[in-house]
Amino acid sequence: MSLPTVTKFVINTTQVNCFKETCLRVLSLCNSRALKEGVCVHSPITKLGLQEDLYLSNNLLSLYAKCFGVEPARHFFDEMPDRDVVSWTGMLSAYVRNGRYDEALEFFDLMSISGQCPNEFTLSSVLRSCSLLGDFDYGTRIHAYVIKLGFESNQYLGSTMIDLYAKCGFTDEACKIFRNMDNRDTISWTTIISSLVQAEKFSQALAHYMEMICAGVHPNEFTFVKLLAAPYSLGLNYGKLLHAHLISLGMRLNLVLKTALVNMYSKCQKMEDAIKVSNQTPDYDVLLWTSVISGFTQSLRVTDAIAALHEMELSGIVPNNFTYSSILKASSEILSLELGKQIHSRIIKAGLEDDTCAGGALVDMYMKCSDLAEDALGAFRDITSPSVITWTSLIAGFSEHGFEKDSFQSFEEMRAVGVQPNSFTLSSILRACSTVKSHSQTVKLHGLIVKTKAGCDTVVGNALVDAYAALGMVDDAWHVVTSMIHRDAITYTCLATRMNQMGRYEVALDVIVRMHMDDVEMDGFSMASFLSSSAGLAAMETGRQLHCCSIKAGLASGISVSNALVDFYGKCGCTDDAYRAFKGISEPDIVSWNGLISGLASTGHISSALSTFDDMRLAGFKPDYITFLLVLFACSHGGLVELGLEHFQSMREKHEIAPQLDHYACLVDLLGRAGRLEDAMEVIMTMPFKPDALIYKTLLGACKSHRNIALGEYVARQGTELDPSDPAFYVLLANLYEESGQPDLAKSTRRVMRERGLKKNPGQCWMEIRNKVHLFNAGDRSHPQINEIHEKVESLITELKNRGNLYQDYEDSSYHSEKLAVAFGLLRTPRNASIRISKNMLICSECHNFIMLVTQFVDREIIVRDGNRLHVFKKGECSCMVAASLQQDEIFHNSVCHS
DNA sequence: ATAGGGTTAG
Repeated sequence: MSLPTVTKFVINTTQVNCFKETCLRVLSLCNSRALKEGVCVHSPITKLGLQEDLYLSNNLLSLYAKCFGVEPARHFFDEMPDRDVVSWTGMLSAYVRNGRYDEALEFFDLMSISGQCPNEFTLSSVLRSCSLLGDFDYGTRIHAYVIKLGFESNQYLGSTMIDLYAKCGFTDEACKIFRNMDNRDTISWTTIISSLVQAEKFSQALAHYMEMICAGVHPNEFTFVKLLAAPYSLGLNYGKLLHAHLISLGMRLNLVLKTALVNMYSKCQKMEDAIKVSNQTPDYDVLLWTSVISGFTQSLRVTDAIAALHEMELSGIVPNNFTYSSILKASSEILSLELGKQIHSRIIKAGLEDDTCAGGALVDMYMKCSDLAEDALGAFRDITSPSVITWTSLIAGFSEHGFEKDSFQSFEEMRAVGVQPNSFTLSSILRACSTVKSHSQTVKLHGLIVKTKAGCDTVVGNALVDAYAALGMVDDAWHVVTSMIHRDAITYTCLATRMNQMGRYEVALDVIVRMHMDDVEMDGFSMASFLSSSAGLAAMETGRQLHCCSIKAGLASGISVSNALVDFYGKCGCTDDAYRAFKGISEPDIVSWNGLISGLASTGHISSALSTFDDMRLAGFKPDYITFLLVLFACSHGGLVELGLEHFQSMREKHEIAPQLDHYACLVDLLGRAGRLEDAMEVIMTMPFKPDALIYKTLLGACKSHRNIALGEYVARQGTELDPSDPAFYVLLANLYEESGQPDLAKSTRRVMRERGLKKNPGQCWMEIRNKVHLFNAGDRSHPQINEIHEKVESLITELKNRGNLYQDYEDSSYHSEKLAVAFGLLRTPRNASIRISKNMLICSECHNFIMLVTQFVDREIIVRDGNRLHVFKKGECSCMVAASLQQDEIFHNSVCHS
């Protein structure tokens, strides 16, 4: 229809009524195009003195609002000689349409003051503003107004109120309003379904959908668009069902619906189906393309994502900030700095570098792909007003790259420019606290979190728990845990993991009980942590029970649980179980292989460990930093000096792994054990690291074994200079003098140690007695189980003494039972060890196991009878699975020692 | 007057 022009009309007509009618027709047809053409109906109306006609003026008001915006409309409104509810409502909806919800509410206040009573249309606009502002207080007041004015059963208002309650987080109340509505149409059903999806109550949303169908209400495109977000968590089959249903209902596949379907399939990792849907109609826009690109990115199909971007541009659709951030995520995913830089230049060409979304993605990309913090900073500085998200990218990026200081500084800067941190920011900065173990920062952030009530967010609470636990402030960590509204598996995993790191395995296992009382189910990560606590304690029974739980809960097939199982059985000396756990992993990773090698090497299966290392390489795995520590350990303990040296050489030459200080410490151990003390010293002098106390202790231990006083004295001096508070140097040196026939020097060394206020660290050990793990400190005689253990170990000592097999280190000391347990633990390494008493057997986690101890006492080998089979154990080697199946008595009464 | 699609940070 073509527009009649007012000028033409004024010339041809004289009747006012007819003029008014035509004016209204013009107004109803007016849009911005018509205005551009110069149509102006305002002045003839004024000329004819018709401005007092309210009906005409209200239409004119809406014309101004639609075509010129809020300000001219408000000016017109203020000039109106008379106003009715339609005028007020027209102005109000102009504010709402332009997203100026605050002003809309102010305007409504003005209306109330003027004494004008609102109608259902007014209230609808006001409710919408409240809902979009999240102003729940104002909203409930309007709700009361709705009831007071008798509009409660108005279906338009009903839908708006459902939306209001749902957007403010009161889904249950929203449902109540919905249930109380007497005329529920497609829109109110769609609103409640959409609210439920928004609240991530997907199964409830689907249940409502089914109820809607049963009630005979027809869904439309709108209904499906929101509903299609549910299958992401409910499973692909629901998505397919919905898709089938919308086809059978003959739903028109418009762009919005098509985009929703594409998203559904791509979130379920079904990109082929997503593409099939998107090709069903020729319509494409930038939103659909962005969905396709982000789908490919999520499926890690970066090449396809780039191809899609290319195709999009060929078809003439211009990528926007969202599109660029999607494709940048693809470059971060494959860590391609080159691709990221290309996109960066495109963003600059498009003039989007100052955009919060595109710029933010750039910062994130540079943080992930580039080693230069300057790159990310440069992109950051281009952004005119960085949002809290952009700041968080920067802060998180800094802390991930080990620039914690910059992280803290950026955090301060962000606050200084008035950007408030949100839960994402706080959890990122707390991670930096955990890493650098900063007490002051943690406490400061804790204060901020309490003040801003950010601790309600579980992720923030978890990060705070982790930060305190990392500092070793276990009580404070627990305090935060109890103050949290909601705790999840991560909360407890953080605690357990940190306690494991501190070697407080028995405390870590107590977390299980707390977790259980809190009704929090274990996930794969927590299970792996608890298994690793059990491994640290060699708590067979607990570990086995956890293994059972993980099978029941369907967690055992997860890679972290499987790897933890390999490690657990390995550390307990159950080599065949470790091997079985390894075999059960469908796709073992480097951690699985390392776990198996470690289990074999630490139980003395040196040749098996080394052949597993070969198997690993044959399977196509590149050994890592840890693999080489294990291999060097194996060689060192197997006395395979030359092989160990070869492997050490190959690290850099064949595997491009630069040896770290740990590897040099292994090398020193390897040479030292073999008596090549001068070579070991040479390694310390020439290695590219500053020696630490541990490496000197290692060498001093070797000096002691080989009774080299001259070097031992030198090493002890170096070590005490480095760490004057470590008593180990005095203890080792004293033992060296003692064993070299210099008791006077030994005595004076011990005296110097005492004079300097140093005491030998009290040994600790754990014992699993009747499925409960007990912690003992050396000398602590107050433990309730002490007598039982005392008896067991005393009889063991007697047994060993009678056979003349007691290892000489312990022979002349009247070791008490718990001390002996500690001593067992200290046989191989000064680290804390655990001993398990099970079926009258003692099994030590650190010293391989009991059989290993026995073989230490004899010179060459022992033979053990297991039923009708004889097992030969050579010195330095043992077969733990056999040992575990034997009774202590059998070992002692049936073994024949050849000396 | 009421309901709908894409993006970046833990």
